[in-house]
Amino acid sequence: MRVTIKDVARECGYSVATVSLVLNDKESRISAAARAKILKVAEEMNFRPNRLAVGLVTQKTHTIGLIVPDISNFHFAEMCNAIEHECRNNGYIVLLGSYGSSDDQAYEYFKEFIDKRAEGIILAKPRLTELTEKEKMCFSLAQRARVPVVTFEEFKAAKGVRSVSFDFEAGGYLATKHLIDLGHRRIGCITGQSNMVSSLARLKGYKKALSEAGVDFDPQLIYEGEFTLDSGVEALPYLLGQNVTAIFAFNDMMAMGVYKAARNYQLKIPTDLSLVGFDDIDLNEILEVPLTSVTHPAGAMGRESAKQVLNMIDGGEREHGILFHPSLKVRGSTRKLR
Amino acid sequence: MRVTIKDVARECGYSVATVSLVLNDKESRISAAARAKILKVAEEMNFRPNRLAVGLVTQKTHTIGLIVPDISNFHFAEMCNAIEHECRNNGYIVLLGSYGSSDDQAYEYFKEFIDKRAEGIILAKPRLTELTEKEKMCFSLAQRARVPVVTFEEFKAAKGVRSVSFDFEAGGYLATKHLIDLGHRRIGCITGQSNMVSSLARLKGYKKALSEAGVDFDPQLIYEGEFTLDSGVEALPYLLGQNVTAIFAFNDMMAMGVYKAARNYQLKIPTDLSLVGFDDIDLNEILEVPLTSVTHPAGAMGRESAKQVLNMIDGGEREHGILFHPSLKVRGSTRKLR
DNA sequence: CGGCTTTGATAAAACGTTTTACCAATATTC
DNA sequence: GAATATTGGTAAAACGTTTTATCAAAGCCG
Repeated sequence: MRVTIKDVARECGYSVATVSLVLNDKESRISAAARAKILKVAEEMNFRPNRLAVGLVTQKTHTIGLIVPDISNFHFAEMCNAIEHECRNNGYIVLLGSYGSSDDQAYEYFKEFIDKRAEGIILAKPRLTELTEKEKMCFSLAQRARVPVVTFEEFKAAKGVRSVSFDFEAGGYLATKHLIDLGHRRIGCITGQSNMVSSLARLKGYKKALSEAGVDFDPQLIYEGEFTLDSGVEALPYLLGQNVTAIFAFNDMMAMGVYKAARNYQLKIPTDLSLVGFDDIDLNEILEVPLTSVTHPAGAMGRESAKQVLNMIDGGEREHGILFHPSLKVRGSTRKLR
Repeated sequence: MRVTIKDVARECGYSVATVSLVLNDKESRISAAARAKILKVAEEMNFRPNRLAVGLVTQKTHTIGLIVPDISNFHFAEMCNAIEHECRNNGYIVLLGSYGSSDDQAYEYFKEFIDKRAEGIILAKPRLTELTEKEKMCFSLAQRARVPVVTFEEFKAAKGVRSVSFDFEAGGYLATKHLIDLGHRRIGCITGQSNMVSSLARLKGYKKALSEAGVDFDPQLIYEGEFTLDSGVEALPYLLGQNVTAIFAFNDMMAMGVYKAARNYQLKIPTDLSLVGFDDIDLNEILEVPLTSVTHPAGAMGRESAKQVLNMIDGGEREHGILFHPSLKVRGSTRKLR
């Protein structure tokens, strides 16, 4: 049913080798006549090479694997988009894996993508504190197969893998410092899961800013969320109970939750409560009270990740990776105390 | 470097055939001893089969191709997420293509995915009015290769392809009817590109509702947007110039643009202007003035698309496809006139 | 013990390409 | 006109699997 190179060869009376040579434009001594005829027949027959076969022999698939926790999440959607674009522009196609809440699934994809001969892998897996056995196994698998790996938003993962990461600590510091400068002292925190490196780092920045200002750290002001809207909704009543005058949410989604909950409590932001988010999603500008937030450039970081894998595929040496830095976008949701 | 089935065979002293049989758990008469040893050795050596080779011989790749205009768009992000999940749960992996504003690119992906032996394709390409040559070529390519295709949000594309579509006309009707019922007569419309079937359908619904209420259609009230935030921002001043009392935006993003612009004009929604959106994205509930919107269930539709391809891959017959229906979520952005 | 089954395993073809080494025919040189 | 170089093209191996038909050895029967 599908037309193969053999069909083309038979049809135009040349050998398979000749057809392949011509179609791939290899330098070789094939007469102009043969060349023309082959090109014409291949076109007419609508011949398309089987990439599996090509990949098998050339060891090149022009495919990279992309593993993210959740594509429908703003941050990762942006990131995926940038990666997809960068790859496309370099002739690469992306295999997508979204593992949701199943940590194991991430590594199933990892293995599967290697089996499918992806030439590189971008892994966006907020790492828990230590590398598990499974993780080690995957990295060593990749290493033995010489498949370059880029970890997204991790400071370091394993040797031989580059990481495109982000200075979450500086972000936490910036947000907190801003609130302190505005006179706030009781600053609530809505964190992410406590075993997540990126959440811990933000918290470290928060503590650092406090301590610089001579404010004691109060664990009562910390609410552990899960980066979801609902976490923000639930955090607000608790933190109000702690008499906070400001809240630093570890991502914008949770800040949105605070907005939403605040309406129920007749609370005005920023009059009654200052609020800082993290990620600086586009949405922030559209809100009635635009959200002050820490920038976290998903697109740029995604693009960079893609560049890094592609570069490694091209033979670039394994380096240390690259670190992105945050800045603070001050908008209407924060205000001088009193 | 990578361990192949030959390596395993050599290592444990059996033939490649035997190893393959055991590893794939084929019913065949292999001694328990051999079986045990092979399993053990394969495990120890960390053997993983090359999927390209497997695909070449079995003609199965357990891969489907997904083509969307823009992953970072809420609607498609939701859709992709659902598809990815459904596929994963059925042992399929997705190849992702996002073609942005380049129509041609969509078909480049289409061909590329077929070449890569995707077993099915989901194409989310808001079709312009007529099928182009290229499109026809792609569909016939898929047909000859017996690769099932599902078009997303198209009423029909070509024979042999199922479509998962949405009744945009009913959506347009619902939104408009609602505004009319509230007493509005001069209702502005922010449409999508005028050659897009789905935009035309919404418009048809709009006109139908008007005519049922005996209101004359006024082309001056139509502003052609591009489904972007900025389109909404730009549309507002124009429509205000036409003295509208309500606006129906063909998607929520453009409605957000109206919100944003309204702030600059000191306009209160819904006091001074009623606003209805389309898509009913999660965000709508979070807004200070929650947006009344027409539901458009991206997740459910994505899941259904995946089910349809998977079913066709399993030998299910080509049917007519399936049509999703809208409903109206009334929230705070619309209000009785005067 | 000779023929027939059963058991356990394998050789080899196939999937659709790329690529290298080689070959036959023609042209060139002296 | 023989030796040599050039031209145009191809055969065949390789990539890493799956699968079918076949084979050798062992077991069974009378």
